[in-house]
Amino acid sequence: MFVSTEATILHADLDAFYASVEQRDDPRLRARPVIVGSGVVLAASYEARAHGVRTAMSGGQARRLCPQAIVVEPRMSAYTEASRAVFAVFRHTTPLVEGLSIDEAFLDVGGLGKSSGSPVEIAARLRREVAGEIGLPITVGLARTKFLAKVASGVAKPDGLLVVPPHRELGFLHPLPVRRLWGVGPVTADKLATRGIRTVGEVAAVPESALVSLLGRATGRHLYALALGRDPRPVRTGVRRRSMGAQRALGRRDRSPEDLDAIVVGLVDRLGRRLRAAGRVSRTVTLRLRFDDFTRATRSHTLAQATAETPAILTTARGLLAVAGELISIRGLTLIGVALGDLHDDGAVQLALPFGQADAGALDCAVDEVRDRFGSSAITRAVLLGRDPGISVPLLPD
DNA sequence: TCTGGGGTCCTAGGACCC
DNA sequence: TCTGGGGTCCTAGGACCC
Repeated sequence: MFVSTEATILHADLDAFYASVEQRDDPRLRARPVIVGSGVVLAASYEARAHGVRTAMSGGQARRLCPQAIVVEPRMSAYTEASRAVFAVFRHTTPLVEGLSIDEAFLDVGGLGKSSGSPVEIAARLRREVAGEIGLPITVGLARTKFLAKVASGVAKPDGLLVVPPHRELGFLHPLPVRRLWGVGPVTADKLATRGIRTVGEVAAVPESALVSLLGRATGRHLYALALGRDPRPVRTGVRRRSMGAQRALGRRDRSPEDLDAIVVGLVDRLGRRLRAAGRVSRTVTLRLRFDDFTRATRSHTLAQATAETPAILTTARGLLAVAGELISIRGLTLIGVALGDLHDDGAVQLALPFGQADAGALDCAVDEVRDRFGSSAITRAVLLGRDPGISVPLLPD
């Protein structure tokens, strides 16, 4: 395989995405600390982050840290629409776009030809276009590998552009704290710290075998390779999801078995619709539970034959709920979820879906259909058109 | 009053098979 | 018949990401 020796991979990452959309749409919020989500912080503007507010923090804690923050409820449809527009700019830049989430993607701009300009020029233009046409700040990292591009954008945030030239990779990487490595969370960072390893350079200086014995085979090898700047993974388009889940937090209130059953019925009903709309079938049903001490448990069952039929999935999920009954009775249950795994195509996939009466469920389905077939970058067109009653949504790409 | 909701990947052990 | 190696599948848990 051809291995690029040039920096042609962009990691483009919108800054404080939900909060930035709110600031864009309401001038009163600009330059002020904004928190999206009142129960749990879904996003915090950089002004709020300056006070220590972080994503996934409880709303109470966030308000204590930053009492002057303006708290707004999330507007998912606005974020979906903004994401759609940004991804359109991405795809206009290069066809090689790999979406990672609603607000970030890898772009490979190698081989675009001279008229597009150098990768640095392309990256700068991309930032200008997103800022000018969509009104959102976006940070771009540019490097020879996905991993380095991702690290670069993380370092360059917010509203930045950082290029890591191939001859400066290790000089850039090695002084960074290990926590900057994609895939190193609190647990792994702690384990490394017990060996006195705190920087990427210190990871690179340890024998790979030592990392493997400390962190496990895959993580050890992965981390060692990354610390040396090795990452051969190409930018891939059309990555398909491997599982599909729905869950619901229960709060602290006690629930009767009938309550739990009703919740599971609702979750399975939603999942079944999404699965069928995506033209896929699942073989493995997993029941997820979380308890008031934040411990988790799962119970799963694999069917002989994959299905997308709600009754079959529901029967399985109910069986798992019965199996888990003892766990539930002795601990306070705070979350229940159902996940469908081992997804496969369901032979006959429809090419178009009529959404004459678009409701929330139909939109859910449309999103999944497009994501599953054309990659996450194509998601939001169906959502947008689906919101307009009476329009059929063509799901074929342009 | 209600309060995170999605995902990916890896590991380990047991069952089972060749 | 016993032993052992090696592989796949399933289940449960865990780390991590946005």
